[in-house]
Amino acid sequence: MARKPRQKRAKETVNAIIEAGFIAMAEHGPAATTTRQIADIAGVGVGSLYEYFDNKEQIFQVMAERFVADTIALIQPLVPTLVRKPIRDAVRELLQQFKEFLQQNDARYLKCARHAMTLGFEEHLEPLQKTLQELVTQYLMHHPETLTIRNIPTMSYIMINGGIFAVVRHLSEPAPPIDFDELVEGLANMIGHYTEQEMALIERQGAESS
Amino acid sequence: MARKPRQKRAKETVNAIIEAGFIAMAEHGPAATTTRQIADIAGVGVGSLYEYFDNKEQIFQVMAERFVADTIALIQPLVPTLVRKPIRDAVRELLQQFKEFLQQNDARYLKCARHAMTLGFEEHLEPLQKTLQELVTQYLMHHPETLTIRNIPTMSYIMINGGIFAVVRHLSEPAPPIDFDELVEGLANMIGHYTEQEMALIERQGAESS
DNA sequence: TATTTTTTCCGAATTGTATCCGAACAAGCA
DNA sequence: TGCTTGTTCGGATACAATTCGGAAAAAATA
Repeated sequence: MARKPRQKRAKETVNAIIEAGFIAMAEHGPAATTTRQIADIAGVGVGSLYEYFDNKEQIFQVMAERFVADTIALIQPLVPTLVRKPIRDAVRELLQQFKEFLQQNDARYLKCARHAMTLGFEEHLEPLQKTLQELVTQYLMHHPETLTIRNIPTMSYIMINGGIFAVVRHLSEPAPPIDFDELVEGLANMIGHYTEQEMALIERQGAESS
Repeated sequence: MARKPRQKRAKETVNAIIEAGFIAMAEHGPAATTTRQIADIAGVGVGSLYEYFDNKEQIFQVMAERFVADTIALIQPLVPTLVRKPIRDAVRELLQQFKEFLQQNDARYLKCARHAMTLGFEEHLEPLQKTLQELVTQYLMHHPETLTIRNIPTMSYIMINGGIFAVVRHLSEPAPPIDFDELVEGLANMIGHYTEQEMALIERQGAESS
């Protein structure tokens, strides 16, 4: 950011630009959005973009940051509720909420997530991953019997990344081969089965050694 | 493609352009690759790009097609071997091969996969998905006891998409929280556990109803 | 309030990139 | 060889990104 907005008016301008970025991007895709489009939608002159952003790329960066921040803001308050539920219910709940979140405002965020890579999304993804890790940790602490599961970091890595992508990809597909609800159910089952299987294994081992 | 190359010389030109596309893209990322860069690397004039491609975008499209085709060419011959292995071994083998494939040629394909969305990769992904579905189907046929698993389409959707993404993301991360081998092991376990758990369930049901 | 200083906004001018096009060159063919 | 078709090229054109200098608005000062 070339300069920081000091006055309220300027902050509104910055905000309008970011909003306009989402709108333009949702409509034309990232490659085809021009600075003029963004400026027009935001109702500001083209020059104003460069008052607060070094270049077009940086507008996208900030958009990605905001998207991640909003996603985290969605998840954080759900944590206390989720950790008390059975694993399958927790997964279902989380994914349904995430779906609704992505589809707000004409699915603006969904379209953003589709082009996530373009936006250098990856660099900004870390906080979200951390939040989800935290959710997993909290969940495990509320269900002490699950703490015996092996390779928890690896498995949560897989579930988090695989889960995010499977959902985003599904919501992006024009004619998905399966329903969203089936997908959610599948993910819930996958995770549910895994934990159950692991716990059964542990129990068996415990029985052996006793 | 505006025109088809008829002479050998022209085919070489087209090929050089596509190769140059991969090199330029791996070096600068998709947003920052210019037509001049591609032309220079390919050793042709800028004008030549437009003899066989309608625009820069289409070069990327063709690159994506080639990437998918090459991936399929990697997987196809592995199928007969994979279907005879235990599920965990099959997953391990497939992923190790895929990793090596992505890291050929200075990890050119890996960098391509990172920016997959940008390239309109999704549209071209279908054949790959189909191939993997076919692999799953073949596998199931060679292990008839697994055919009783419920929701096979959903679960293979999740495993295929989640698996591809988890691997690509992992290989892209500068400092991944887990080893690649751990990731592979985790995926193998996830899939292994799931099938085992499902089969245990089925068996129990069978016992009940008899 | 009048004046000065700071912040914000703008859009024409500049710069760079994608794309087009017609001349020049090479290949196939009679 | 002369003719036709395919191929290559790089300057010309069009359009998008970015810059810049000054006008307008807001804040600070007196």
